[in-house]
Parts: sequence; structure tokens; C-alpha cells
Amino acid sequence: MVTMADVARLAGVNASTVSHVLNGTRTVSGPTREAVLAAIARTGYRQNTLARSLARSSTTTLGLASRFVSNPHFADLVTSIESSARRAGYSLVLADTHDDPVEELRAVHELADRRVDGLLLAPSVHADDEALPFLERAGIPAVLLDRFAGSVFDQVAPENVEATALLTGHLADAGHTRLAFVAGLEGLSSTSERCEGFTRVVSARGLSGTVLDGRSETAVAEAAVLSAFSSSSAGERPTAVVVGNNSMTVGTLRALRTLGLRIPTDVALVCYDDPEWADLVEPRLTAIHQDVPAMATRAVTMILERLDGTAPPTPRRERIPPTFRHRDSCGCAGSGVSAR
Amino acid sequence: MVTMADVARLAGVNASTVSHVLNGTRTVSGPTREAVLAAIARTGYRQNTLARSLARSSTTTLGLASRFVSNPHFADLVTSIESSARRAGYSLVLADTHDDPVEELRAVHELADRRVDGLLLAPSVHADDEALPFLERAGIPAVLLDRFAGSVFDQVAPENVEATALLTGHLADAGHTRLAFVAGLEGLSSTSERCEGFTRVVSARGLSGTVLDGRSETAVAEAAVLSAFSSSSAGERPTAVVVGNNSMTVGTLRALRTLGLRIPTDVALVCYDDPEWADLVEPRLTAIHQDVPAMATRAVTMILERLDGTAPPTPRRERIPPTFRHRDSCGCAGSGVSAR
DNA sequence: CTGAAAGCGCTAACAG
DNA sequence: CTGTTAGCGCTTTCAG
Repeated sequence: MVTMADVARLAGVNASTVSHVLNGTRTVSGPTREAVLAAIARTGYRQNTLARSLARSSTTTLGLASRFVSNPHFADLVTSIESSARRAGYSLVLADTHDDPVEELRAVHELADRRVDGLLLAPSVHADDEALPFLERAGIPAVLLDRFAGSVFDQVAPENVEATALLTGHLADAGHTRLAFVAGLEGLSSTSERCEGFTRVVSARGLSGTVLDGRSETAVAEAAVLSAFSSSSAGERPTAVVVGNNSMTVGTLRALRTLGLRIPTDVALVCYDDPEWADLVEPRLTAIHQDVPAMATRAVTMILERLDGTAPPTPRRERIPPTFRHRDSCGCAGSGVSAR
Repeated sequence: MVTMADVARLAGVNASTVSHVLNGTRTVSGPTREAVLAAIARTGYRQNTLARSLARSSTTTLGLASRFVSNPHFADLVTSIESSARRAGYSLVLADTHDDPVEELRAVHELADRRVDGLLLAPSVHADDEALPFLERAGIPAVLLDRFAGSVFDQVAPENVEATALLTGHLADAGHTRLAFVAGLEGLSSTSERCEGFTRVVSARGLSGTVLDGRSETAVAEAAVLSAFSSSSAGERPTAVVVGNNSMTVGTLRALRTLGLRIPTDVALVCYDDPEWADLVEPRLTAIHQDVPAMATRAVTMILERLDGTAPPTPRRERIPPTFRHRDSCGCAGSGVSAR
């Protein structure tokens, strides 16, 4: 690879001059600049970001640590983050946390070792134990994504409690009295918040509410629903179910089909998260749609503000409001009226 | 941040010794190693990958350049690549090509500037013009993913021609004579190959085959199908359609529903790509399922072999065989028999 | 307006 | 078994 020194030699100038024309960091005379540019063109010189980063102790890189696999929003998330990041001149490095504290710590270490300027983290269940303290100690600016944890970093997540309460209330309004909730991975703030929304409505209205553990996974949710619905007689089983997220909705649908239960006739269904195919299935799914791109770009903005010092001194906690998509799977009177 | 020199000082040794215990690159006496390790623990020292990479001229980083947005396989792809990469000790840096030659070149430059050791690229339509020659000139090991382009790099992609021919033949076997094909972005090898599979069967059997341009996008496909099916009378319009990929399947389904056409009664449907929800819609989709994780891990293996010199001198071109998932949307006699 | 020189934090001969 | 000494390729004072 051709280096800056090579270019300098060819242009008959000092390396520092080459650096300065490249970075526009001091005024360079017309002819000199031309010579340098010519030499660059002739040699096909490309700056070595590594050396540059080392010298400036800044990498213009953002790290994203999140669970990759079985995260339905992952593609959206990465796409939005990458584009806002690179609009600001930053690259993106990834590390998978697997939603496991050990892997998460490894991921965060890895990113820290690569000296990312800032870090976006979807905190795992026990992020407060190791990962967050490490980041704080290391002084790495971070924003927490999708879930809340600790209190020293900026956080941005969708609103969960009210949204799930809305979903639950919607079923109750339609006359259902025996409800089930398919819950996500235990310990995540998103899980407990959605659970809270469900429980709140159930107790406020004196309904019966069963919470099933779907562990945020398709297969687990499928098994949980299968066993819950097949073990109870038709007169006792829930007549409506609220699903806690995307992947578990897939599992729930599979389970109900296996059981031969029709939606919404035999059991009504509503879900947190609005998959791309929500309006393609029969019946179309009534769902809470979260604005992943908004959350992603907001997170990037927050981290950039931390980096350039324009952020407020105290950590921010923000909620992105989701929207209700009223379709047919709820089986309520007004079903089929709105939204696509 | 604490540096290696700090650790060395604290341990009462030379920096090189610290380096060697960290890398296991020469034998260090028990006590010395202990001292170093203790110092590392006490200081919370973390290696600076930047400096290390600069000194070793190797970053143990792989770059992935691909279209992010509206790539249904993206999440799978990244997940698989990241995990195989990090099993081998490599990190992953991303850059979005947007499937546009200009953005692609920018992406590739960016990755090159970061001195990735190897590059995985889903080549855009005109990758041969700029991006590939650049990589070749720069001597950056690369493997092409998902589509073929040029002939100097290793390539791995799903089989397209036979798979699409199979899909088309399946419809023909069921008695359809007027077929339509919703094609992807023009210029991609995957598009032309799938088109070829369709066309081959259509002409071999003397059928009528219309090719619609869906540009690999949901909305475009939707519009194309909408206009094609509404402009022709019931007696002339295709009775079966083959869709070229995932995103366009969504568009096609939406269009058919808008038109009030029932599947498979009014029009039979089969598609290349097997979305997660293929068995959740009514009717369940008959589809070609490609093994994205297999392709991803194979690509990583190939690049690693290039890096450690175990790869054959001549570029490899490999196909990952997809599988046929026979479900109900084809409406053929045997429908509903197999697969979930 | 431009050159010289010191360093960023680490690795890797080269000595001993 | 361990210390010294050059770099890796760039940025950035400091002079001039």
C-alpha cells in the first residue's frame, strides 16, 4: 500500500503538507495542493484510517452491541443506525450480545478495544452487573437502546406499559374475561413493562389473566401456548391473547393453528410489534407498531450529542410512542374498519 | 486510558514483556507473568486494537458491504457472518451499498481505508466497473456474496436457474399456460438467472410468459402486478405467477388482494425465497427456500482460507442448493401434503 | 505558507 | 528469559 510519505515524496513536499491538504487543516498554496492531489491520483493513495485514528485518538466509529439472532427489528435497526451514523461520518462496528451477560461483556470489551468513539447497546438481562459499570469506568459514551437499564447512560426505548394496556383493554372492551399474555425474556425492562400493562388492566377490571413465558423466542412461545391451551378445557381456557413481541407472535400463531383454534372466533389475538406480514395473514393482525427507525436515529443523535458535548449533563430517558394498528385479529365489533 | 507502558511500569518490566504475555508470543517466567497479569488486573488495562493493528498491519476485521435496506435476508446474513467471523477471532464492520454503484464504491473505499483484512461483498449492478477493479488493484481479498460478478474473486450464491425452472415447471404441470414472472432488479446475476429459469420452461413448453419488473422492491412489485392484472381481461390474464424474491412477494400478495383475486383459485402463486411467515398466510406459500446461513458461513470460510493461504489459486464459484417447499399457494393436486 | 520532529500505543527483530 | 530499539502511518505542535 502506498503511504502518505510516498505521496509526499512524489509531490516534492513534506508528509505534513499532504496531511493538511487531505484534512483541510491549514491553508496550502494552489500549486502545492495541485501537486499533492496529482500525486494522490497517480498513486491511488488511500488514507490509513488506523494510523489516523491512533494519532488523533478518535476512530469516528460507533459500536452497536445487541442481540442479533431472532431480533425481528434487527435489520431495520442496523439499517437506520448505519445511515444516520454515516451521514455524520461515522462507521459502524457490530458485536453480538446474544442477550447474555457474558457474551455482552465480551462484545462491549471488544468494541472498547477497537476504541469506538461511542457505543449503542441493547442491554441484556444483567447489563448492570458488568457491562454498564465497565463502560462507565472506561468512560465510553453510550446510549442504551430498546430497553432501560441502570441510570448513568442515555436511554431510548419504545413506550411499553400504556401500549400493552391499550391492547389488553381493547380485548376487555370486546367482552373477553379470560386473557393470556405471552411474555418475553424475563428480566428485560421491556418484558416487565409490557407485563405490567397487561396485569394492570386485568386487575383493574377484575379479569382472569394468565402469563405465559415465551422467553422472546418463537419456539418457546409456541410450546407455551400449546401447553396452556391444550391443558385447559374449552370452558376455562383464555378467549383472548396478548403477545409480547414479534417472534413470539409467530410461535403463537403456529400453536393456535396446531390446536385448530380459529382467530378471532375461538380466540382473539393482539400483539405488541407489527411485523411486515401483519396485513397478509388471515385475519390481519391487530398490533402495536413501534417506530424502530425513529428510535435508531434518535439513539445516534443522542450519542453524537454526547460526543460533541451538546448533550445535557444528566442522562436522558426517552420513550418513542408506538401506534395502534387496528385490524381484524382482535375480532371486536369495529374490526376491519381501519388501517392496512 | 491506561497504556501498555503504564502496565509495564507498574509490573516493573518492559513493555515488550507485557506485549508478549498478552500475545503468548514468547516464553515468560512464572513470576514475571504473574506480575504483569496483576498489573493488568489492577489497572483494568485493555489493549488498544488500533495500535496493535497498525504495528502488525492486520486488523482481524472483516468488512461486509451489501444492500441493507429491503434485504429480507439481511438479518440472517449478518448474524451468520458475525458469528462465524468472531469464532475465528474477526470483527465485522458494515457498509451499506444501497445496491448502487456509487454508494458501493464509497462503501468499499471506506472499508479499505479501515484496512479490513478481507471483504464480503454483495456486488451491485455495476460492481465490475469500479468496485471490483479497485479491490483487485488494492489487493484486498474478497468474496462475492449472493450474486456473481467478474471472475477474479471467490463467489458464493444460491442456485437460481434450476430452482426457478422447478417453480415454473410446477405451475405448468398443474396445467397453467399463461404465466407471469415478477423479476428483481435488472442487471443482477440473480435476477437474470431466475428470469432465465422461468423463460426456459415457458418456451420449452410453448407457454405464454409475461415478465414484470418488480425491481426487487415491495412497492414496485405491487404496482407492477396491479397494473398487469387489471389491464388484461380475465380471459387473458396470467393464471399463475412466479415471484422472484421475498420483498416482491409481499407486494404481489398485496396487489392480488387489492384486485380481489383469490389464491390459488383465481391465480396460483409460487415464489423464490421462503419468508418466515410463509406458512402463516392463507394459503401457505409454495416456495424455494435458500440456505442463507450456509452461504454466509461458506463465504466467511472462503475469505479466511484466502487470508491464511489455504485457498486454491484460482477463484472459486460455488452454488448453495436451495430447497423446494411444497405448500398450498400453487394450488396443484398434491398441495397441502408436505412441509410446514 | 511549509518543513521538522515528536508522538499515538503497540509489535518484533535484535541483543544479551 | 528479558530489555532496547526501531518502526507501523498518520497528526500536530513548533519553528521558520
